[in-house]
Amino acid sequence: MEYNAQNIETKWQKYWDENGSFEPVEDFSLEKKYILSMFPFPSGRLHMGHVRNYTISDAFARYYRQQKFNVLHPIGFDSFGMPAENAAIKNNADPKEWTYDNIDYMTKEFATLGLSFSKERNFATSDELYTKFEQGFIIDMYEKGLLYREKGFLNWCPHDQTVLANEQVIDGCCWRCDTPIVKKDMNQYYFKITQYADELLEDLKKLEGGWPKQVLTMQENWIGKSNGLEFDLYFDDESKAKLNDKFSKFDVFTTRPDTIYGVSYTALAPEHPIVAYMCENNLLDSHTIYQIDAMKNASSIDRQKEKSGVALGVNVIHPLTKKLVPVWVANFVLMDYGSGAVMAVPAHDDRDYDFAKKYDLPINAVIEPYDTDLTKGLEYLKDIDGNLYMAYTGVGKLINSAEFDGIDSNESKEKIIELFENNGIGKKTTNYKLKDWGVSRQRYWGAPIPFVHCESCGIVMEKKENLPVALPADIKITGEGNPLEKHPTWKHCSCPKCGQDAVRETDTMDTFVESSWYFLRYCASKTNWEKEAFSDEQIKYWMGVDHYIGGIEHAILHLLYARFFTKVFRDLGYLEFDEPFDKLLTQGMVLKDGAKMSKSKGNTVDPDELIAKYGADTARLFILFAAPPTQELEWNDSGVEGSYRFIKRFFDRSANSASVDAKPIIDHNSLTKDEKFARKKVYEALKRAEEVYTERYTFNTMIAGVMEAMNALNAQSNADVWTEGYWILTSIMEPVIPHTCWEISKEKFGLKNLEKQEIMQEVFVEDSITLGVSINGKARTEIEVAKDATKDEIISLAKEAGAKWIEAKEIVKEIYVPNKLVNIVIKG
RNA sequence: GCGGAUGUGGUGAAAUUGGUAGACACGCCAGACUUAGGAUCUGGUGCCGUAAGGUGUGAAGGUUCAAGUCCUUUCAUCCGCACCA
Repeated sequence: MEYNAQNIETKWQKYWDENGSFEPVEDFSLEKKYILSMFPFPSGRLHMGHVRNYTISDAFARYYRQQKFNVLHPIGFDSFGMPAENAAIKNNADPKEWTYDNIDYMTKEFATLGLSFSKERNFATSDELYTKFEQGFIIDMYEKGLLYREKGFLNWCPHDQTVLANEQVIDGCCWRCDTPIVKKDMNQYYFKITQYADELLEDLKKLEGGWPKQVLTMQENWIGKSNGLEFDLYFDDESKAKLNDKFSKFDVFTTRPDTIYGVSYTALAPEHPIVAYMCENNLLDSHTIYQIDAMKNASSIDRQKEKSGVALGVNVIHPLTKKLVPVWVANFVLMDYGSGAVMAVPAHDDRDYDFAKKYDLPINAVIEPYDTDLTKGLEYLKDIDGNLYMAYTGVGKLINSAEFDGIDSNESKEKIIELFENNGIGKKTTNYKLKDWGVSRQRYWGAPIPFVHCESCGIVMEKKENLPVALPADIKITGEGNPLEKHPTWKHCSCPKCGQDAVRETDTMDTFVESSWYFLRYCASKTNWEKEAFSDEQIKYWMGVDHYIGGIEHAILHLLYARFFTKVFRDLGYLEFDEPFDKLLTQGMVLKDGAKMSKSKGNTVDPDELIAKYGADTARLFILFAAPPTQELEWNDSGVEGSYRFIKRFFDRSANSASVDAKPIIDHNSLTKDEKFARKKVYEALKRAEEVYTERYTFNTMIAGVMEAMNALNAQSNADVWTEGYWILTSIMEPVIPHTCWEISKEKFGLKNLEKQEIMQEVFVEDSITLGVSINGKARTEIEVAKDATKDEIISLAKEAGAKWIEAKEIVKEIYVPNKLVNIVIKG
């Protein structure tokens, strides 16, 4: 019987399909595992990154099925989004057709890979049923005050013609098309994710151990919590008059209250309302206004190049010293963090320092470093003229700080905050970098926001019984403007509240909304699929996800949003837990010739071609064998060949196994050395497999273990040992190369071995042990000793074996590590 | 700049608590079978050396009977964030 990948694979794929082999059952008394891989965008074809992702989750799913768990291993498509629309523009096609054609094609690709997905629970997020439930949740969130509409300076991508969330702006450019973003003033809906900032941060602790450290750190940094002091700075009378008494103060936030006595100027963001007022009312000369405009209009990249600013000619009063402090506009002050205004302490902050140097502003030192080498305080930071040449940002002892002189700078923070609070001039505050999540997109191919604008009632929610608010089919996608806005009839409706003529919201939602709850939808079954998004019982049983597998690129966006939605759903009473994903496995990239596979580099490998040439099992084996899943995977064509050869050998040598319907019983003591060794290797492989699935996820070592066992089996000829070996090895390998293993298992064992295997401890018991012998820690030789040999016997044997190196030298120490080695320490 | 990770043969990588470094593969070399082989099988393969032996996990120190593994310093590469006050 020759190995023929195509025949075997199509045969079993058909069998699995016809038997519904991978459908979970709705019996909540069973032990469950929820294995999830991040669902794909239906871009057209699978790439190797997908194949890696789904091969990993499939291995988990198949393993746990063998262990008799009720396994949910679903797949679907994240099918809304701009690429569909862009493709439609390019090919003059319909985004819906394009999307669903791709889904059909990719679904076939999944099947040819032998992936054990549930079919019944498959869906695409662009399905109207999904939109219907999602819009229901959106209405609930609006009612809870978690969704609001506000005008703001937004990130606008001129290429995609839409706004983007902060998380979707990478280095000042659009995350999809790399076009530099510009700021645009427009209305937009926001999710109040900031309300959950602290919980999102705190609950990261619950994920420690289950999630990669790197992802936790990235989320922590993104949330960006910082504690400090917030206080008002008041204008002096002269400045107030200059401002037509429109403003008397502005507030600032600082994490360094310990440096408060070193404030020598303050700076406002160019977008700050006071600056805007001064520009609009000609309180500044035209050149100054021109400079401010230039700062505002600079791209975020240009703005970071060099610090620049301009004095406003007004002053505020220092809250403690009562001295006058000049107010500047500075391009490095960001309007959307804190209050868009800062106190500047050039002596102890790098940015403030650079700015002060450039504009020759005073630099007042108020912290003296503790460094013992520095007898002269800040002297080492000074040049010949006695001027500081860099800021000192470390800790130290306060100087020039009135009653706080001599106090440790860290300790003084609390004391100074207290002083502000006691005098009612400031308060302790926490700031976050995280901002509310803007979800409006001015595009067609997304879920409509189910709101109606009524002249008399304002924003009104669509009635739930009228959901979904579906997209119109008769649409022209031109790439210019919002197609929903331009549609002749779609937006016109009557107000759900008063019945008057009204207009629908034409913005659609960010597609990250759909992926924020899709894992909950999979919990629903046929019984209630149409009726509701999911039931309490179903969620309670299946969630949380036991293993979530996907790319690190979602470390912030998707994973943060999904965590947010989970907490919101909890507060809406839909579920009772805080975190959706118990264990997260982030797979590494697939590389070729040292670079990420990409069409532009021309270094891609097409999964379809690979499967056509070698079969899915070869692709799966290579992917799991070449590197541990979290590491980058370097593609290697001859490595693929090697995997193919192994499968062929594995298949051919199954001829050595008898056809049985139970594992043979073997009298271990009657076996030869080689036979015993082969059995040991087989059970070692089994042991390792258990560890791999539960702790280590290093499938490469599991497969290496099976290869070792194969090599050992091949070195002996006992038919029972072969049969037992295959009984176990096909079970271990089934999650990796399922088609081949089902074929062998069917032929030899009537599929009875594809289940949990018991480890026979007897094979690990040996009558003699091999020990290493080291002299002075250097491995020299080895000895074979009886398993019950005493320490003295062993050491004298070791000395005998190592006599050549010991010779006449003095033995200083003898170390015996049971089952490992003997180390003889000699002198001279 | 801040944060995280990774450095082991020609290559991908093993080494679970400090205990015989390089498992398992790829590649390469030799042999067998073959009309033929880019098939299959057998053996070899870190480096230097004919050998005995020496040497070896980015570099330099340290702890230890013993270090890829622990500690200190340092270099390189990759990733994430980046004027966040």
